[in-house]
Amino acid sequence: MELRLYNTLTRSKDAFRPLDPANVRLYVCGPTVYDLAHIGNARPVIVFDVLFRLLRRLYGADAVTYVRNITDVDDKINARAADRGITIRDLTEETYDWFRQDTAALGCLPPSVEPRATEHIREMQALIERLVASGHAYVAEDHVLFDVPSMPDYGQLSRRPLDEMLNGARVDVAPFKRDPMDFVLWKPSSDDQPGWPSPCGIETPGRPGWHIECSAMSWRHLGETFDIHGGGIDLVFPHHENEIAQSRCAFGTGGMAQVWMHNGFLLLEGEKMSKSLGNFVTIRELLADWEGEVLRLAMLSTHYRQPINWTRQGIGFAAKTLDKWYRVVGDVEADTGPDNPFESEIADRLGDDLNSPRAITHLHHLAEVAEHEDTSSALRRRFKGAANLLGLLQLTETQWKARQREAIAVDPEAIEALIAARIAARKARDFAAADHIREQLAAQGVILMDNKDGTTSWELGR
RNA sequence: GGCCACGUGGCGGAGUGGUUACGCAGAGGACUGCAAAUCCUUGCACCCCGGUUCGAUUCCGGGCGUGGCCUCCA
Repeated sequence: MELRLYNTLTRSKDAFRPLDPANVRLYVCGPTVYDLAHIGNARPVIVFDVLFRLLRRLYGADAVTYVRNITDVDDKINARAADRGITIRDLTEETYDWFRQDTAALGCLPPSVEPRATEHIREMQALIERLVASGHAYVAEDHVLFDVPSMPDYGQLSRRPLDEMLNGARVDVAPFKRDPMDFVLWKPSSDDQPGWPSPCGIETPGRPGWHIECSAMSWRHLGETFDIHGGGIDLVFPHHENEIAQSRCAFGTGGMAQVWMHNGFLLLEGEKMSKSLGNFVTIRELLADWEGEVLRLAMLSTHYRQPINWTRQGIGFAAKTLDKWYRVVGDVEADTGPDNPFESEIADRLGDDLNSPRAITHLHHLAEVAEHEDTSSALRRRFKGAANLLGLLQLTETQWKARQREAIAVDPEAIEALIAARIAARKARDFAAADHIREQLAAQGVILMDNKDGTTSWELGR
């Protein structure tokens, strides 16, 4: 099959050709670890996890390197640590730990490498030295600044020609900048700020600017050029534009990543998520009420480049769909073999610029096929294997139901007692009493499934 | 102000120059003591105005609306 990806750089959907099929390299901007991740942060994590899974299937699990960085040096981190009266290290460790738990609960595979900015200061300094030496950066008042006019074709990703860039811009221009567009590569630190020995002969300790860390970490773990760089659409400018400037000018290459992919924004119940509106929702809060796969399916129901409106209703739809699919697969093992035709069919749909909604539509179809045409369990195993490409149906039906029951904290013994009483009532043909028990349980969200002889099973309604 | 996306049936959400998307919800029916699940049948659409075309929801232009970036926010 052919993988086609929309490339922000070319504004078109192009066939993907890795630089080296034996080592396909993907870099995605990871979190700044100062607070719990919110549902908007979850979008790139889930989207690029699907891409990672697809690439692994196409090129082999050992032939894909996925790097997602941890930004653990940032002024927001300093401020938060001070607010909470804890050390920066404690704050970043704690936050990173939360992030790891949240993304695991969302069914995301760990990236191949999760580099931390603070462990790559040396690479950043090396890059900065190179940029100064090659005339693309300069030192001013203990800062090192990137000299934007030194790169004539700066602005190709965001398509902002240099001369138009300043129109309406509301940037406060530091007096030591040669050009208002110049951005910080390194800045001096005061005694209460984290600092490292500065490059370029600057005597004051300092810390890196935001953009340089991604150039440094992608260089170290993926090389001077690589295949795909991903992130949220809000990072196109200035962050990714500046990464490109740094890496290209430092290495003298024509490009940094071949393909630039950007996920769309997330709205919460139709509104922008912000602390001032009070509608800030963390992944952790959602996981308290919903299984990770539910959130994952809800997220993948919209194409990654479209804006997504995250709603309670959408989560409910996803939950109901998964209940149905788990009923179909039961407790069979997934068929994850390379010749699983269902998996190929899902891969084909994902191969069209990660069209997860079409893949999900096809899963509905496959579920039907598996449910009705299965003579052994082969089709159900294939269906489950196909869902695996989206990171769905990772559990068995038994585990799925058990988790729901845990989440709602119903008392199974009390339910069993009521079921027994109801069976007795039905045998005595006291249907009024039987219906009363059904309603009583329904009020707690418990739905009973009957046959002629009794109650075969129960589950939680959505 | 500058740049850029998007606007599909009750809801969510793909796609296409002419043929059913799909899912949820709704309606009718089968099954059931009643339900649930399942199955069958079924109604509902392409923001507005021009243009290109035999024909546009799909291409082009304009308008309106929503959102993003230009402020180290995914």
